[in-house]
Amino acid sequence: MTGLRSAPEKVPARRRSGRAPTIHDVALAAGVSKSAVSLAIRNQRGVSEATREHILSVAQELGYRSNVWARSLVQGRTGLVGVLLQDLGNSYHRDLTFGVEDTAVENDLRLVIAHGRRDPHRMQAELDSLLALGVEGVVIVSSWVPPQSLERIGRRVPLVVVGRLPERVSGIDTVANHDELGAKLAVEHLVSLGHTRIAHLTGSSRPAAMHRRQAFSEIVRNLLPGIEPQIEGPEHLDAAIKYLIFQLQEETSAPTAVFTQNDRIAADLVGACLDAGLRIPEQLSVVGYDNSSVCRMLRPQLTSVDQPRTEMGRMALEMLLERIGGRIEDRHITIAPSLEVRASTAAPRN
Amino acid sequence: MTGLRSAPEKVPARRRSGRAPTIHDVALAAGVSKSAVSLAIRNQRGVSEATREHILSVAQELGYRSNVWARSLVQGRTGLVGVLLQDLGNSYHRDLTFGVEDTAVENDLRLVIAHGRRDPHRMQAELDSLLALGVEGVVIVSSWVPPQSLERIGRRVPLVVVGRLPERVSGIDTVANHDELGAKLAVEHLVSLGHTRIAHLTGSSRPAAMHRRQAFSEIVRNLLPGIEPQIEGPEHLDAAIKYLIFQLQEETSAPTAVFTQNDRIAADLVGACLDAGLRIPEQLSVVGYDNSSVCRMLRPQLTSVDQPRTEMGRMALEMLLERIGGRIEDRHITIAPSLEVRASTAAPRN
DNA sequence: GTGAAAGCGCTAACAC
DNA sequence: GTGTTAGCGCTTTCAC
Repeated sequence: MTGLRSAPEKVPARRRSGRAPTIHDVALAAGVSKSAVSLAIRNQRGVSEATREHILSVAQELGYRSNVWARSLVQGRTGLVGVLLQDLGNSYHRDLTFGVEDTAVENDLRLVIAHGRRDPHRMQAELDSLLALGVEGVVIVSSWVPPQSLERIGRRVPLVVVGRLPERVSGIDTVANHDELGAKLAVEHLVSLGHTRIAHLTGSSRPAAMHRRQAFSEIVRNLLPGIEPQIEGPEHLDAAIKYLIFQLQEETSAPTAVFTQNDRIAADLVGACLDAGLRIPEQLSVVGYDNSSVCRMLRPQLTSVDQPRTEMGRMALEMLLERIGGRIEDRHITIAPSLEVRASTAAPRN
Repeated sequence: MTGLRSAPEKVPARRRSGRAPTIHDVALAAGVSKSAVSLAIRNQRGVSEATREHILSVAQELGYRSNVWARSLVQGRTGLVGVLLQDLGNSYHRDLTFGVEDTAVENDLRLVIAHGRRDPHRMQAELDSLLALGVEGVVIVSSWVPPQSLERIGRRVPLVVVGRLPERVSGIDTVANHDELGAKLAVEHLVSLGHTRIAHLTGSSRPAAMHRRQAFSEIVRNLLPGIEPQIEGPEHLDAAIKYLIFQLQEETSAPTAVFTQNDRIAADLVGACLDAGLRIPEQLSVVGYDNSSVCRMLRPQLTSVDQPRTEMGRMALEMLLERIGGRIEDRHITIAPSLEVRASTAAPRN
């Protein structure tokens, strides 16, 4: 192994014997110049058809693969786009990523996935990492990155955020779910079943959750004049669920339906109710948000607001492409959700 | 900005005015040589403390960030490792990735995540993509990549597969769950509750599933001599579930417990049973595999075999590092699972 | 249609 | 301690 480079000192130390062949090796083996090889492998004109075929077959034989880094260095672009996910292991994010991936592939871009692990520091680190890699644009699927970070990053590279931000950030684009419509669909559905005492159960006070909450309050005030919207939860989800169950067991004025901030919270609620011997939907109707895969796993199956995830991912990447292509003005789009009705909602108890 | 180099036409066209500053720009601005800057930013000795500080402050001011690609090109290494996940949106994969990430970060490696989308073609494409990026090693979390592909890739770059392969592949390392032990834990638990008619429900005939199935058969033969292991499912999961339910409703010899290949299948089974009016665990005990997040969402909560996922991810990356460090011989390790007992298992009906 | 030469941003060896 | 030089593997003029 090491014997190969006994003689000259000119061979760089790092050039191991089994090193990947370079364009130079191919040129040598094919008896042409480096540039001929370069043109051939990129399918550019400038070499005759015969030479190209010859070069390609030699390259194939040698197991040549072009070095992306070297190419990027000279071309000044990497062909990479990054997507930062707040949470792998989340089917909502998975489906979004499908849309992003497909659109990236269609446009000859390579997608690099980074994982924020629901940790703001990690998130920032991953973002830096993506930039260091030289991505030509970033899609962030999360509302957790602070506006000033977003603005800073947006100045360096095209940036699209999928999610509801606490405030408008200039220089970036956003794709968001239409929370007002989502709340409207859910509440209208419940009202049409005959519910009037509808509560909202939420697990956080982050902007995205706040927004969804406000949308709920507004639609309740519209649809059920005179009834004060009931909000349960922020910060102390477990306690809120316990309290809800207490009401259901003890008070005749308890809510007959709950619209939750997301499916995970809905699942927690449903589980706790069943544990307490309450029957769903007979004693309580529950509507989730996201229409994730758990909806069909639970019994009763969960009625949930569905977001066109793949489509949202696709839009995000398309907006990114527009930016990369030179668009200057910001775009903020909102996508309409729909309601998937299943077995967790029914007419209220008497 | 552009004024600095007004004179010659030598300025390459691609060098836009707003282009990121290079080591050269920093050197110019700081009044030192390129190498001084290089040393300073890499915190290497060879520059005086005073110069270093000066250089760093100038670099900071200019917003300089070193170009990873250029560095990699000359150093001959990228500092990148790749992980190919068969499925984002899977909490098992997420937890595994945690371990991989942590270990990568601890070793100054950057992790690039690729997504196979449960599609063999995509998987292969992503793998190629990772190699093209110049990763120094790959962790594949999937059993779906064909052995010959693995062998080919293993020759180019260190490779660790997390999962059960259909056959030994030389030149690569593997981390696998100890299926025999998992099956033993599950079946012993059921037997200790008094079950004797235990079935295995599986959704595929892939090697990984087959292996788990065989482990089940073996342990049943050991623990319950004279009783033939009952296998339900391969290929036609829905039909198998329907058949199981039919047995439970009509036949006194129906199984009293089912050990499933994974939690998702367990969830399907539990859901179908509940829909059919069967009670769990009173009429049927169910054991899942993976101890994923759904276990705690379902009612009854699911007893499941737990794999130390984060630990497995960590081991995978450590093995990769050993390889990168020069280990030649293959390592195949097996990790012991444990059993998480919840409410889906109980003594059999009479 | 082809080859030679310059240089992308950086590091590493070697003079100064 | 500091600057100079020669590449890393590739693309891209520009002569031939």
